[in-house]
Amino acid sequence: MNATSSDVAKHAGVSRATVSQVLNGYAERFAPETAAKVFASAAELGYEPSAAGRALRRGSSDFVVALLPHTTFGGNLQDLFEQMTVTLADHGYTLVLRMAGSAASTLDKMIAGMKPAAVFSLTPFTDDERAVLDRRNVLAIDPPSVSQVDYNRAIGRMQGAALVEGGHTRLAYAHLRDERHDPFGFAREEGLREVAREHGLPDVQVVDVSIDLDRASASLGELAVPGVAIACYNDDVAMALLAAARVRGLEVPRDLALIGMDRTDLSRIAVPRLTTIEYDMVAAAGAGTASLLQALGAGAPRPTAAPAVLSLIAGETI
Amino acid sequence: MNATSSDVAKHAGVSRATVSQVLNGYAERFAPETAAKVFASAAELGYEPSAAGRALRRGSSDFVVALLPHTTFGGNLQDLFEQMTVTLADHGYTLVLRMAGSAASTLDKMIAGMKPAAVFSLTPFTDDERAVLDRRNVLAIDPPSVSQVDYNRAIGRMQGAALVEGGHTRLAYAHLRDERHDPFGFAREEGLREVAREHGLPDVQVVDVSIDLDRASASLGELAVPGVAIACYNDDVAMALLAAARVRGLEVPRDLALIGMDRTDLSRIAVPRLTTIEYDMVAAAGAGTASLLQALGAGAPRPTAAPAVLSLIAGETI
DNA sequence: ATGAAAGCGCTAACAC
DNA sequence: GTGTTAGCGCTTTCAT
Repeated sequence: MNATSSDVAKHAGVSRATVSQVLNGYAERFAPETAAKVFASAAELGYEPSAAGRALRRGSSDFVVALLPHTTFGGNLQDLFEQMTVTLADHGYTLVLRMAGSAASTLDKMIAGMKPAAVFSLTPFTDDERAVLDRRNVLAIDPPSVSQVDYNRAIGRMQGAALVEGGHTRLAYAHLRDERHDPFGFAREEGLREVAREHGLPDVQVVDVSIDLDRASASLGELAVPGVAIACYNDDVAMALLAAARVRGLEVPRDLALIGMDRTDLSRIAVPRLTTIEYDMVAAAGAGTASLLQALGAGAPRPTAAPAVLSLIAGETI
Repeated sequence: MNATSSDVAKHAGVSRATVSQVLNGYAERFAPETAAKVFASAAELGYEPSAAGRALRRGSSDFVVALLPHTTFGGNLQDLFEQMTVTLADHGYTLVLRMAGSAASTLDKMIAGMKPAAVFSLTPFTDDERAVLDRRNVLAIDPPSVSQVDYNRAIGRMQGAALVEGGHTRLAYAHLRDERHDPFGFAREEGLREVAREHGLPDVQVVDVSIDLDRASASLGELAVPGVAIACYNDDVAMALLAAARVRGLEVPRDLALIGMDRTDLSRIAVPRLTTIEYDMVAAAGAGTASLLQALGAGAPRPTAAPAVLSLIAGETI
């Protein structure tokens, strides 16, 4: 096992250069039967090119590094990265994941050492990260460079529109208290604010919510219930407020309207069923991957329109 | 930027061989002032050794691949991998993450191409994965090779013990219906069965539960309620059954006892508060990292005793 | 105490 | 059409 291109060359009775060319998409330069012999030998020997050898020669590797947001790592994100892994593999790239939180110095080491073809992030790079990436001269892709659409603002707007549509006029935004888990909140709050302004509604109230019954209940106490309509950072926040409302004897949506975000599995067991927004990770990953590939010089041209990745999931909490 | 060892050598006025030796822990072979010059030059130029060059020379890279289980472990997962990233970096290894689900063929490609120092998984390797790893001759570390303790069986036993302790005699095990998300269920069910046997209780009933109110309610209908005590695959399953019980007008724990697993954030907003089991990821990561390092020939000897990573979280559902 | 030389596996330019 | 050659950056004998 672990055949090299020399082994393949020997087995096929050709030179290493020929093996390399054939296996790298220039098969048509050769006699069909030569190419066939090469393919057959490679398959028979289980040959896979050495990433190290190739990287050394080409100056950069086939690795694409994705920085994982320091946010709850649920099933959705997993699906997203899984799809990216597969799509990138189709184009010869290998996706590896990396915790974004880990110190910038170790990021630097990794970048410098592994010379990835690109570094990708779902959230904007921090200044430290950006500095490292620039210094090491790596293709860096983050949301601002992928799309002009600010999805987080759009999410806030969509939540606001749904609440207004339901006849509510006093809007509030509920952040997740632990900021580490809420990298998107402020843009969403801003989207909600915009909707309030556009409809001439009073300014939105803001609360921080912990995923804890007592503390969520206390947060509810900060708002002027009944009569408030809350756009939540995610479904966990919404579920916490829903439970708190029940404990406080408030009826949803009569006394308190709620809209979540993410359509988590657990939001399906809420009583009453949670109104929420679904983010189509697969579509988003497709768009992200597409612009990544394009930036890498592979793949199709960038789609002109941003894909529709947000959809409202009807429930009974508005 | 992106200096090579030649650059450092030139800058320090020594040979590349000297740079390599000094920077790889053999500084004391040289005159102190020579070593100092090398260190200074390396730092000044921001030199980081090329992973490709090193891997090519050494035959295997400094990468350690961690396979991510396709399961939602709550936010703890991140803390775990972040800690592993840092600890391994201290020993010169670079941790990269990889979705376990992605087809075995792309795993093979990655392993063959990147020649990682080790592949690590929190869940036992599948037969496919094991085959790939063996064939490519890679150091493979999974829980069975880390510890003789079967944590999943231990979890089932712990759940059973808690239910028996609470005076319940008719035990049941609730799997998550989507098998893709339930890689550990059967070992846990087996642990529960053992407890039932040891206490002379009737055999445990088994149900599959979906995270969906109606379907969870139907699952409840399959069990002989009231009077059953259910060990759940995870807190999500427990929360679904809790909501279903409420809809059906069953009182917990009088008509139905429940114990979850994972202590997710959301289990803290259950009413009544969910009794569950917490898995100490950080301790587990510490143990895993230790044995990984030992297997790699670095690091301290393997701790003799398995760390205590499971603890019962009191609630009101038993 | 330090340097010269060889070679890991690969691919691109060029020769034939 | 196919092979020869050179060299990517590194580490490791082996000389000196």
